[in-house]
Amino acid sequence: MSAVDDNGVAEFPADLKILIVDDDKTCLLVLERMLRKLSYKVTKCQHARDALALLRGDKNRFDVVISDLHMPDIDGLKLIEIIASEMDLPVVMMSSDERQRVIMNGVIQGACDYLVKPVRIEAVSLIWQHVVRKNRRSFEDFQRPGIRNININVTDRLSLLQLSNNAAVANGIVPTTDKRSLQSSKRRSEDTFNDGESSDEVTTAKKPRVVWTQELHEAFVDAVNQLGHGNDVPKKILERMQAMNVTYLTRANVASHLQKYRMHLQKESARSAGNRDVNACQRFQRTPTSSYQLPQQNLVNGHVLSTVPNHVGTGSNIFDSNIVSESSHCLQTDASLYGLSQSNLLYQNDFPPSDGVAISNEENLHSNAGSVTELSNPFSVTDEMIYEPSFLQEEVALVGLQSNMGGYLSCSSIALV
DNA sequence: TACGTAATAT
DNA sequence: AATATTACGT
Repeated sequence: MSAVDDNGVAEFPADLKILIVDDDKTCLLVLERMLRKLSYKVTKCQHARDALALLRGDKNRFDVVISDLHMPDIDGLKLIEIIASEMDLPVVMMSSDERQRVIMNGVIQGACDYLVKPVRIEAVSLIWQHVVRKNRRSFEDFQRPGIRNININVTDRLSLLQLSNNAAVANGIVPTTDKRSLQSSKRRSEDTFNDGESSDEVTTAKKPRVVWTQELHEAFVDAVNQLGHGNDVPKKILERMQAMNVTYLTRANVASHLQKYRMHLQKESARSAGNRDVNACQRFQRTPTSSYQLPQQNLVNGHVLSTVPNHVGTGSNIFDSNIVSESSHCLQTDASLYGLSQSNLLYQNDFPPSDGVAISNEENLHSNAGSVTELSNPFSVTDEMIYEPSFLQEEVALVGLQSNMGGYLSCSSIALV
């Protein structure tokens, strides 16, 4: 996504005009900062009615609306309805409440004919973002002067911004954005929200956590065994595993796993000492036939960064069983399955391919949804859509940045990318 | 700096 | 429950 024009100036929607609506001032402020940091033109509203007034006042004044779902006067839903009926702007809904998201999706899909795309990106563990548009086509029409492409991710946006600024500097123009904001995108979201200017940063996406599948664990054990006793340190284990084509692990991953692995061995040997079962630890040797083939989603070039349901059955621990994973489909749509014990269901190997975007699993969609899950939940129907890579590229992509304001800032913030 | 370990966070 | 991260001593 390197749109550079003839003058060498990077093109990107620097002036995308965004109206943000939230009754919570803090949210507004955080959001505003983040968006500004990305060179968006931000207008904030604390009341939906004000937002409407602005929108009605000049239908071309804004390009996108980002709104909270829960608001005292007019709630987000109503706002969407009005906007969609009067001006057809893309509206992004923010909500942190899982239940509300489910309800909202149901309502919107039921009541209107809007295109609702739940976008969940791993960077945001708490937020669902709903990109709501009347229809897909109108989205394609969303090409306003100066807006070549609104589908860029944060990284791209930053690099484009950098390019743009460099070019501007080369042309003797003072960049509009503070250079500092482009650097140190390394730092964590530990940004305490004080009013110091130094505190706003562009948060980078969180890496998905490693899933130690049976196969991965076997590779790990092999590496440990290959290295002798005393040599089985994280770094060397990592090297061995990389030689086995496991490319995505970090040393910390290995170290963490090693720690748990050793604890387990200890427990195991303590137990077997009591039982005089000297061979107990042998069970960790992998069978001669097993291969190093790792599940595709664990490969870096497989691009899939999905995580795994956190409610996989109780009994099976990767350390103390050598059950062969009977891969069952992770996109179980049969709701009756959810309540049942499913210790034999292993989901790890069944995630549909995605496109470099870390996406949560279905379990998370339903977690905390309580009885609402029983509704015909469009999420289960939309799963294909969620996992369908193309849609992530074609619409406004969103990356949520979870604030660590804890409960206070429950709605968190999002950055338009 | 890498490591091990325990504690704690997510 | 599993994995990540941190703190701290070696």
